[in-house]
Amino acid sequence: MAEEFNEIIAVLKAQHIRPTKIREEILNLFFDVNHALSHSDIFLKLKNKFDRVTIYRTLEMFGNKGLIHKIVDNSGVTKYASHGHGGCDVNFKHHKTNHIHFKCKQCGNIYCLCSIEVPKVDVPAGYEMQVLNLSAEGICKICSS
Amino acid sequence: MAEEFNEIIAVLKAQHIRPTKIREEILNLFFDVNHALSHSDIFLKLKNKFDRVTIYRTLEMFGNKGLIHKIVDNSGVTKYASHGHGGCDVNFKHHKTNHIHFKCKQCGNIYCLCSIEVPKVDVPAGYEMQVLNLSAEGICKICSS
DNA sequence: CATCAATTGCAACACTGTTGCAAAACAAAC
DNA sequence: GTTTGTTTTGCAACAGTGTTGCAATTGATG
Ligand SMILES: [Mn+2]
Ligand SMILES: [Mn+2]
Ligand SMILES: [Zn+2]
Ligand SMILES: [Zn+2]
Repeated sequence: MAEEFNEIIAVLKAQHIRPTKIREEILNLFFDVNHALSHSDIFLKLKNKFDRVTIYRTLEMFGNKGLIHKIVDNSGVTKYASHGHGGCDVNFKHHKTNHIHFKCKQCGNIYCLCSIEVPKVDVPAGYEMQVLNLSAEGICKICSS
Repeated sequence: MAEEFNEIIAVLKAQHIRPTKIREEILNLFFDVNHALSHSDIFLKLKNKFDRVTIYRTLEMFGNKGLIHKIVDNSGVTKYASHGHGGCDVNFKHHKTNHIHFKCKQCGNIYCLCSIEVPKVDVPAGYEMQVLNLSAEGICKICSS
């Protein structure tokens, strides 16, 4: 619980989300870490307290309200990262624009690298590119030190 | 069946894969298209002829033998693309090196763009990048014409 | 043909994600 | 504070994907 109870509630209210127990606790989990969390991460950390369906619905809602974003890593695992606080490799309050995701091969964590630019890429004639997603793999700051 | 029966068998034998019925038919499907196929694509095209588990095992084996590679798109769907023949946007016989995948928002197909370079990206200090995966989204050559 | 190894199909299972519905919690009005 | 209507939650059920174990089949080899 690194964050103040009241700050969590304030963030929820700012997005017109009713601050219920499960919502406070899930948002608190995101604010406590600087990497992405999977549904099962969250389910385990809140062991037995809430139904898994409610967690799915909460995550979907947080996504719609812009509090978190969904990340599918290249092994197919879905995770979610907070937009505020610890979700980023630097202390940006928001990193809602397109950015690179870094997956550590050692600890498995996914970090949002919002401080580096997404490069431009030209696609072959005939293709019309709208979005470019980048994901890196390697060893994270913590595991390499 | 764009390809010769004998060519399929030759490719299988070259990788020391016994040319059984299901293997010939699956490899033939890959050689017939220039985009990636999902397990269920394959299962449906070979309707009722083979067990789904055998298809999974065949795909895994083709992957290990270097005939196809696995692609997880950013919505979490797993597909497989052939290394030879039509799997690529240009007629490379092999494109086993790292390359960009393009997903068409209209038809849903995934194409391997092996003719364009994967850019270099610098990650923040402390991170050690080993692989960089790129996936583009937009409108494919066919759907935009 | 007999033998042994590889391949296949089937049953069962785990995991992820979704939907419908009824109970509970909550906010607003009386 | 009680009634009323809306949101939220939990539960049951289900679909899709992928994996494993095992027995039956197929195929290669002598
Ligand atoms: Mn991110
Ligand atoms: Mn490819
Ligand atoms: Zn790590
Ligand atoms: Zn298309």
